[in-house]
Amino acid sequence: MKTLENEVYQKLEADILSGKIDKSETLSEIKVCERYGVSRTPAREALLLLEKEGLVLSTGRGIKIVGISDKDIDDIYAIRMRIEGLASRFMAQKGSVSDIKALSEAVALQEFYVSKNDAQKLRELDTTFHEIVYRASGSKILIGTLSTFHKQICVYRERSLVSAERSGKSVAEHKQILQAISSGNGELAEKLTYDHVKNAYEHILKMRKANDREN
Amino acid sequence: MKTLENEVYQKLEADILSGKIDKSETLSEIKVCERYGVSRTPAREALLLLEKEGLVLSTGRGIKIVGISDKDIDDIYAIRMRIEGLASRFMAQKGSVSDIKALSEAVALQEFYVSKNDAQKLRELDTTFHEIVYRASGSKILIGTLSTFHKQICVYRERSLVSAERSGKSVAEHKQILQAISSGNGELAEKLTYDHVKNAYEHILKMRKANDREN
DNA sequence: TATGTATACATTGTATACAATAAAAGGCGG
DNA sequence: CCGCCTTTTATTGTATACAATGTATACATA
Repeated sequence: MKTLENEVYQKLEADILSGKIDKSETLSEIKVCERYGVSRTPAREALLLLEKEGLVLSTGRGIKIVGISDKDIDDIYAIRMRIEGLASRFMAQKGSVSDIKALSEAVALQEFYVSKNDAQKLRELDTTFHEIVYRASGSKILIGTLSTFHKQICVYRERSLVSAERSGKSVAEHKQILQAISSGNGELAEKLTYDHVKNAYEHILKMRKANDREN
Repeated sequence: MKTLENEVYQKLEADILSGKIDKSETLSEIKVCERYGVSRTPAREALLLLEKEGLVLSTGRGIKIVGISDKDIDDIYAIRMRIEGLASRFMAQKGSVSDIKALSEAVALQEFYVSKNDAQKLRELDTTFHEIVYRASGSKILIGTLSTFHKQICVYRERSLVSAERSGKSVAEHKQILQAISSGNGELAEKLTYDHVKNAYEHILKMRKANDREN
């Protein structure tokens, strides 16, 4: 089923997560058809997947956009703090040489772009780093769970901008995690990843507060 | 979209998880149509959801049944050990009086059926107990994640039978968790839930070993 | 005015026809 | 006999017609 690569699904999801479609709006299958120029079947399938993901809610009379709230972000981070390290641990225990090489290259690139202060590239590489760890964990369950979360917070992060200060620290943390993984120290890799996610979350909280003061 | 209540989806999922459909079998949309007496549209939607869940894999030439492996069970328990307690913690912090009442009734019933040695009812009530905690956690993200896991291990548990010994202990653990929750002690509720999941997992490992010796 | 009921309408659910695709089979020249 | 190209065939992807559903509205009646 290529439908998981369903273009409508991906576009609509991105549009919801990025706020391009306002949450006050009420969708319908037909509206989705018109918006993306397809017939009802692919539109329906996109909506079905989004509903399973909890991003929309079908009420029988139109489709409500639910999206991801600040509370959801809090919850996702609470969960990630507890399980993201599991992926690092698994990778440390069973990761292949090529996996570790790929991760080490990602970190090297990150260090380069930190020096260049290229926020865009750094965001991309952050995704790359975590995605490599997920895949290399060898756990279908973790990959599914963490990838979904990552997708959902990714767009949020773009909105909350990324400070140069946090970027630098984040990369330094990645480097530590990489070292723990490549030396096969699963215990340490898990602990360091917990710290990493926690720091990222605390940074988000700080930014949120700053934003609140603005408004 | 009532399609999340899609009968084909639920039946096919149950048939895959219970092993009623063998993993060696290769499905196709048409086969699903014939099996459940529906047209391609609902069959497709069922397969789509199952693929997102990772239970089947579309190869372009037929649909492979992936199901849940022992390794997946291991991973799910590793994750549950780390986050199931989060739901208990949230419920302890924010659960309504009626939630706590419902949970306390579930535990009372469990104690009754332990004395009656009714394994069937005990399995049902175990599901009830955990589902109440999930909902009362007030976290859409946790509900989605944990419910999916619970569904996936539920059928597995049925196959591995439930020993009377473990049932009794499990209910005792539930009672402790309930007490922590109703006294608002989130910290303790999380810790006790960790222990509970860990004990359940260790029991599964023991049963698995016993099974292996048989074969 | 309040309430019950019929009806119209918007929306979703299902079936099916047709198009696109990609793997397997078969044939042809080397 | 082997490799390449064509043809076939199984399967999925998309569009659309029609059925079912449920909600709002208007109207009749108490």
